[in-house]
Amino acid sequence: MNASRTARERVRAELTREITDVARRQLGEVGAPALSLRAVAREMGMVSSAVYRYFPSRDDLLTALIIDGYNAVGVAVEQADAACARDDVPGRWLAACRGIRGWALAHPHEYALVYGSPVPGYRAPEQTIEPASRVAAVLGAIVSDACAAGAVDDVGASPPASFGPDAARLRETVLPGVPDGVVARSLTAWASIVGLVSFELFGQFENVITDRDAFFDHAALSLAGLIGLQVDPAPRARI
Amino acid sequence: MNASRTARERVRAELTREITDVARRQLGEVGAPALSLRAVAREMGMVSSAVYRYFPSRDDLLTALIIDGYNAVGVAVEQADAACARDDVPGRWLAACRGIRGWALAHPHEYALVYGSPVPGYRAPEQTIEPASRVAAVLGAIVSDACAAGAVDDVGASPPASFGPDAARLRETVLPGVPDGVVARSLTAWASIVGLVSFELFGQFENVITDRDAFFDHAALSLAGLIGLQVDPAPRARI
DNA sequence: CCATCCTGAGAGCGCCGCTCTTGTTTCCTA
DNA sequence: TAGGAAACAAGAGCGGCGCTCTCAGGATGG
Repeated sequence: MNASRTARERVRAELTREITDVARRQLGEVGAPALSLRAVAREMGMVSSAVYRYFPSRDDLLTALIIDGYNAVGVAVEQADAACARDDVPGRWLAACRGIRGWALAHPHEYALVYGSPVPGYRAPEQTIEPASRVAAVLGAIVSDACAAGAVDDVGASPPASFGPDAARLRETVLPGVPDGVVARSLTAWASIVGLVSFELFGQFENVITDRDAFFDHAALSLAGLIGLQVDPAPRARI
Repeated sequence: MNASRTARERVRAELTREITDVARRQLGEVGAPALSLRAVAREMGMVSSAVYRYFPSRDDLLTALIIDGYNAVGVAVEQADAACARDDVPGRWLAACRGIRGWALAHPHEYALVYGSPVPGYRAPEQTIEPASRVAAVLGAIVSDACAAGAVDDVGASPPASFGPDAARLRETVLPGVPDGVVARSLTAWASIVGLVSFELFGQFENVITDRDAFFDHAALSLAGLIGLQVDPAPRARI
């Protein structure tokens, strides 16, 4: 019968979820490299070999946590964006950037797992790329909406010709209706935002920046200007 | 006698250096988290406990490698900058950025150790902050020289007031004569460059950007424009 | 009701970081 | 120059790790 078969599969799914929950908690405490499959098993009252019935290796458990992390930060950014008026482009951009940073500060170890150096020899499997694009999708939608509203200045040098196919591909998914130059600068800004958060989280801004909340907002808006989003009529002065 | 005392200390220094050399080689092969003090000792024909005479813990060995990494990337960037004409600000900026990226691509594991997620529970000791500033010093000198030559546009929103003391402190070291707004945008660009390299190295640009050499150059010049470095008379078009 | 599969438990392998003890060599000094 | 202190390499060992294999018992499904 299908129901009985589902019965076993249900308890299996539940146990799988419980393992990832415990692992995520321990990840938040000790960090990814110190995450121990044995410790997870211990906390669950299992023997370590039993866990291997659910995750064939420690890396597979980490993969599950990475997917969770991408989804979590994706949800955070989506909610931050959704709380803004649709036509408030700078507000949406700032909210999304703050969403990334806020989630990162709240879950530093998960952030490091997702956006930090990949675990040794670990290669991101196929399943991670779809949740990984959630954040990019939100940022892309903001830029796309801004372009549609005519609120983007396409300034700056043109991207290299070799970027054309990449831009075309991105236009089909996350950045519809966005010209090549803005696509290139959006990718740059995206990497920049993550770079800023990483710098802050990994200690590069120690003894450099005091009020990091305010600085991040300023930097995020600067990067909005880099893309060409019309954020404020900036006074232009030559020194 | 001093010479004889130096004799022992010399062999000690030499052995210490040899350990870090072997460790750096193994780091390049297996990555930081898999770096094993025992394996280093094995390759040197020592027993593992002997290595502890030279490095009190595995973390201390990693610290030495981190310092080496900061110095190595610092040297790379310094040389890249030195090869340019002093008054070619955009050329120097691009060369320095390429220097970072080139070193990172050549030594991915060292880069990950230096700019990636910090090792679990590891806290950067005092000795790392001075070599860590070498790269920033080069980028800062380029911006400073550009400011002195009047080749910087101080455009964009003003940084928050709380950033004033930070900017003043940076003006005393790496960014003399640079106004607050340019200081803030320089920091942003610095983090952005590292973010771009990290994205590329850690796989976020997989299946997104094809010609990464060309894209990076374009992004680096975009970020030069963000700072205000006069890189090219960009045509301005509204879409 | 019985054969099949799934499951958890246990033992065990080889690795790890790190500590402690034991002889031995080197160095400084009285 | 002789003796004590310091540095040294080596070995054994502790607990923990990822992972494998075997085995007994219970749920599943014909």
